[in-house]
Amino acid sequence: MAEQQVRGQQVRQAPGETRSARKDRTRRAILDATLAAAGEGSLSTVSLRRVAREAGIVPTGFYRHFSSLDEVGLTLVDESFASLRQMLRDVRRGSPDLSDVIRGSVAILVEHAHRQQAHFRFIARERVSGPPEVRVAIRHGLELFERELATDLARLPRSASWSSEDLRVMADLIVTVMVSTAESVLDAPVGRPEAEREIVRTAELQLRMIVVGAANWRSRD
Amino acid sequence: MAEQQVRGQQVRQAPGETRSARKDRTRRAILDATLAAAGEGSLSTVSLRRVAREAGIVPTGFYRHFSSLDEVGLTLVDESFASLRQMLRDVRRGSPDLSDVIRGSVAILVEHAHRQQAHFRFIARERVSGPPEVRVAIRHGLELFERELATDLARLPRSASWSSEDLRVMADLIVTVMVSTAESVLDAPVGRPEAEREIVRTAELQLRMIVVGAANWRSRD
DNA sequence: CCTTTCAGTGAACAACCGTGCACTCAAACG
DNA sequence: CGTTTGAGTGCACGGTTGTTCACTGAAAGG
Repeated sequence: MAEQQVRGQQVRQAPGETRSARKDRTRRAILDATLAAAGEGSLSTVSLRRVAREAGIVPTGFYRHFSSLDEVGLTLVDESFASLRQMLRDVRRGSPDLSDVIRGSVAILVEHAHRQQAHFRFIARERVSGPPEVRVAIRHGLELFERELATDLARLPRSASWSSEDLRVMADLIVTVMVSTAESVLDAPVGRPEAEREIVRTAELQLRMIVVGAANWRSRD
Repeated sequence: MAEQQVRGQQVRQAPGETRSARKDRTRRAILDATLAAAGEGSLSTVSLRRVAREAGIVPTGFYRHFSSLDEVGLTLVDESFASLRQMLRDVRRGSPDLSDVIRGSVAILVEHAHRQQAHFRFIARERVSGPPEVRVAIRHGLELFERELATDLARLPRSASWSSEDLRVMADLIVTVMVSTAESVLDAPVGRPEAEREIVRTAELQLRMIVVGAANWRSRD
């Protein structure tokens, strides 16, 4: 937070900065400004002019980096899922202990939701309300997730009695619960830790119910 | 300079129509136009002028009926939940047969999703992306739903081993699955009946897994 | 019958929007 | 070194937006 040439005039000069480094910096500023602007409203209510202003460039300068705001949106989707993949890696690193894997996974989900708030919100919102292209990209990302989770489930000891369809359906269900949990965390009241505790507890119970269901699956029909 | 009032657009005159009947008709036209306009984009991308144009009135005429588009949104939320309550009534009228209640409920959900497409889409979208007021209204409606479902579950024969928290959490989980299923149905490709069949099958299996989980709940810890 | 009411009108406004075009001027290049 | 490149500029354009205000004219009410 050293620089930032306050209002009116831009960071016109940064002495020893290479040309492409500056370009990257402006690109980043556009991405951040779009993410922030989408935070109040949605991607389709964001105006190019506002983004440009907040990024410290003139409106037409925007086109040196992206050809449309939708393109910025797609880039933000990529970034968000990169962070989600990191989360999955964290989950997998957790102890493969049977009962605590749920606690751990939910905790990691919640922590990431807080640390990547803007990106999580972006995904949650644009998943249903965004431009078609963006929606498709998000849906695709979630499907990849689901498939990864399904192969993880297949490695479980109890997986013998599960068909591949069972696996797909379970993974879908778990992802649905996780998405819903993340949404709840994101618009939980800020200054109320007990509200979040209840969301976490609910998610844990739900996942536990699903696990119980899965464990007793096919032993009955 | 005779009459230039031809405009071609709107039914300016309807001979034997009472004054308030006409007002209601215009109000309805505004609601429908808003619902339609929100269909491409979202409520916050809808412009008052477009709505007015499509409703056959001049922009300023809008204010005779609503003071803002958000107010129209709240009215649409009410309408949507009225239709959802009708759906719940249909579900309850179904056979209380244990295994087919799932099939029946999902079928009714899907049918309603098709018949009330615009309203369902509206709820699904504005639930996460709408103006704060609208989001709160939707969340409140879903909570009422959840509580009704919980009391229904409490009447089940197997409910002995479920705490009230268990009931709440189960109801929450089931509603989450239903919402997710409705969303899937809504943006399933139109001309592909087998895609919808798979969505239905997935939903049925998921609910069945939850039921199995619930049935074996608390018998283990 | 005359009077009141009020849904709908039409012009005007200031603010914002996306984008095309010709430009500058410093870093990168040969 | 001189030349080329390209990120960022400035202006101009036509368009849409929400909201104000004074208005009209027919149905409702006495």
